[in-house]
Amino acid sequence: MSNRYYLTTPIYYVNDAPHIGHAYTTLACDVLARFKRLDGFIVKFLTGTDEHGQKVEKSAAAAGIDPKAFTDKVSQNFRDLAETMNFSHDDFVRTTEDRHKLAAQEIWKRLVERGEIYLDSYSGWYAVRDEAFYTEGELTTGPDGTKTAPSGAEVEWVEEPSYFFRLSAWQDRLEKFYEDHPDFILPKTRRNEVLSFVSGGLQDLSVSRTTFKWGVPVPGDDAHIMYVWLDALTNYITGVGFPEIETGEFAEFWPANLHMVGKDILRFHAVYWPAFLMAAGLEPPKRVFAHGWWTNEGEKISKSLGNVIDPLELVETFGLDQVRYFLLREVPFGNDGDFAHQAMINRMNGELANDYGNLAQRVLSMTAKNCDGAVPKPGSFTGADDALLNAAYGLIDTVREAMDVQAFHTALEAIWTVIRAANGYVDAQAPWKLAKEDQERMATVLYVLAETIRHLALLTQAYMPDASARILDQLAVPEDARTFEFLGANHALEPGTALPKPEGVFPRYQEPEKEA
RNA sequence: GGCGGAGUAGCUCAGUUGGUUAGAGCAGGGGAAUCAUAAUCCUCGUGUCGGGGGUUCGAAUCCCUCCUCCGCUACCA
Repeated sequence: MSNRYYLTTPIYYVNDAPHIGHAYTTLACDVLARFKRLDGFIVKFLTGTDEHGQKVEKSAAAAGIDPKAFTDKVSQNFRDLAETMNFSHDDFVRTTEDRHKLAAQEIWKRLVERGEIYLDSYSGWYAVRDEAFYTEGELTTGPDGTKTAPSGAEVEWVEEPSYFFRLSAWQDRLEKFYEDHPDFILPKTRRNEVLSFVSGGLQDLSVSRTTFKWGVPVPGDDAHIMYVWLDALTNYITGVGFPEIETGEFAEFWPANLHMVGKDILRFHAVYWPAFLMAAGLEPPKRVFAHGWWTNEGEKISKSLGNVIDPLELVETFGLDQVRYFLLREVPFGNDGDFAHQAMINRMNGELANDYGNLAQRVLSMTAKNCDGAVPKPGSFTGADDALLNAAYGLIDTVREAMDVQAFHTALEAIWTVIRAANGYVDAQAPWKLAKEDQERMATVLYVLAETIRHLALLTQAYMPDASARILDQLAVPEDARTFEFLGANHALEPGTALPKPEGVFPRYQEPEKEA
């Protein structure tokens, strides 16, 4: 099943409003999913929402509705975001769905059967105000002996019965797994962190709670609900039909090729999750990629600062494909990045409107005017012609290699190298001059350019589906001839094919007039 | 404190089996062209490759040391 590709986003916690971070993670997956589909893979692209937990329970109570009705409502925000961003997920898992409860309870049973889970009691310093536990080292002890959390909240020692997962027993096997799969965690620097963490020793993990009800009941012990990550992480196998593993999607798609996550939740995916899976007798995923965070004009983003970036607003201001392009172009994927208004405009105008859009526009306009609005008929190719065409033909290898390690920015750089070369070729060949002096040569030049642009547009489809489709429309490339098997000279544009009237695809951004 | 990563042109970065004059994009200066979304193309850098020391015929690239910045150092989704 080597032509299957299964990738996932984290499931997003419904208590949060969708922000640029959510959009970014899913966008990266979407581009990869689209790329793999174009490249001949049968893709399963999963996203979803995490709808359990105490905070949700409380938020629902505060809103005066039951938790299910509450999550139905807020979960919709994430589906709306996906719609707006043109995300192409194949499935959307909600942890409140029956299929997920079934999967979560089944993995639990497997773990119990294998002796990986035991009942004990969980104790620790708990701050009621923060709804969080703190470790001894995080606390400050006052003169009267009272302990306080870093937030200043008073903490108390609490104990409750809890089931534990024997994570401590998995250190060696995890280390072996990392060693055998050096690309399991990317980027490399994140891998180092995980290795360092694991080599420091692992403690057993509390995997159930009794203090609230909104979650998946522990099989055979309704007093407990499954806690946090065991519930949430299991969504990745819910999505492929677990517990049915012999047939169907699980057999077809598991282990997942990629879990895309933000760097803050790497540990859960790179340590706990493979341990859970191996302990349950299932294969761990092939890769976890931890990407970075965005800042806003150099400032850390936080609710309290009020500088949260709303992806819907960005799309409204700059356009969907422009935003998709910027997010994956501005930053080496994996690094933190800064969203700056001016940087967005520079990319949008400089690279999309000027470099790419204008290349298509100038070529298509000349073709429309000088070639009867049809694909020109080329003569024999010169060295310059072949050089440009070969650059376009060779692009897929570079891009594919980059995509396979989630180097989205590298792929775009490679594509833009050819775009710049194409603009240089236009100036060097000066087809507007040839129009008066040598119509045949002009036809060849415009043909070479059209064919180059066809390749560029095919390759940018994953990033900018709508804009790329419009360029391909203008080249009269049939919709069923837009996958990567149509790259190359064998599927070159047919001379004489009628072309529609060209129109701009990437408008320049104009600052709105400021009121005096 | 421990472990790890980073410090290369004004900005963002590329550059490891050590080897000719260290690269790209953007910004800035100059020029060309006028097909095109006033878009494009060409051209211009005396950069201590963080400092110091060492290995080597030769180091941004290896070793030592120092400085600065950042990440991780468990149960928060």
